Amino acid sequence: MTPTTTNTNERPLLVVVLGPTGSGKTDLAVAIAHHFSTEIISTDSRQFYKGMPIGTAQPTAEQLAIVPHHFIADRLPEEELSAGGYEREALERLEELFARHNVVVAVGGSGLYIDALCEGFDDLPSDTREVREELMRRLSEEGLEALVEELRARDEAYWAVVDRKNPARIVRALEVCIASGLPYSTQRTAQKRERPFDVVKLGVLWDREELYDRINRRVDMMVANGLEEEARSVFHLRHLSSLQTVGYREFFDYFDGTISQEGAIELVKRNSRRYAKRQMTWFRRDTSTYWLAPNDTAGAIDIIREKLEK
RNA sequence: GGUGCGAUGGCCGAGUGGCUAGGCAAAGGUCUGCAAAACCUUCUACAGCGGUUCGAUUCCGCUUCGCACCU
Repeated sequence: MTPTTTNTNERPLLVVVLGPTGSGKTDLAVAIAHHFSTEIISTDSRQFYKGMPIGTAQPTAEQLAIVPHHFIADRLPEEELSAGGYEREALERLEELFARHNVVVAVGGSGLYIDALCEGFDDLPSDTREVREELMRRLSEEGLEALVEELRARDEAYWAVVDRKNPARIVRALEVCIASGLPYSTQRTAQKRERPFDVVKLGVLWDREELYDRINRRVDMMVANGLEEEARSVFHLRHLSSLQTVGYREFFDYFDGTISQEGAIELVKRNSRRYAKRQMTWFRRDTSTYWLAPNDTAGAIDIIREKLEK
């Protein structure tokens, strides 16, 4: 298909398609990308791993054949890609894509990764793996309180505002303090990074009940398509954060014998619903998002065209 | 027909003459490198009607419903 719109603006456009899990954003993104004869870059924190196509609902072979995709099943689960690493890699890839297209489509449900791509992070130490591991060890041995106290000593300003009950936040702050030798708070500017492209965000909005119903049915479909076998094939990788994923953890518990197979499936459904709810909480914050009815490809194309002509 | 036991929030479930058990589900929210992660908040119920009492979800009576047993 030929491009139906020319970009009169000198800046290229990144069309971000977002929405909760099971909202049909992949279909919409493929339709949009196909219409504009362009490519898709995934903003999903799990779909870039190999060996987990069913549970992470990666695009189908047909969809991949229609539109070239990036960051889909292109690395092993052992090669974990953090949001920061994703920001760097995805920006590089986008530069290549914008050399060939004036519109590129991004799709995915990971709010943090979308923000990393569109707004960027501050420059914080990147290789903190060892520091983190040490902190995790201390967390389990000394407890959260000890780490909170250390954070207070190293960065009282951040200590005053963090969620002190959340180990993940405490560990991350300490990790940055220790790795950089500077307080985390002085390095957090929360400033949006300048990007060489414009962004339009299109959200797929569902009625909650309907979405939950879709999610439940989609899980049944995944099970019918072999989710259990897929989970078994990555069972030995369960300790990796790439496998701390809805659809796998529940089956791991089933393999352990702590829950039944039926129970695992029910939990996959419930956890998928909760995930969708959290995604919506995240997405609602961005008031610049255009919310579309499900399957409203025409509406999406109209908005994009308007952006390009403006 | 009789006797006994029971009736607690969407569900499970403990308990008490005055002091919102708890769990699950759900809803709302937080979010700058594990994010499909991690974490926070909210949801004051005691079947109905009377009675006793300063005060009843808790005690008494009746009614309704459920379960069990007897005839």
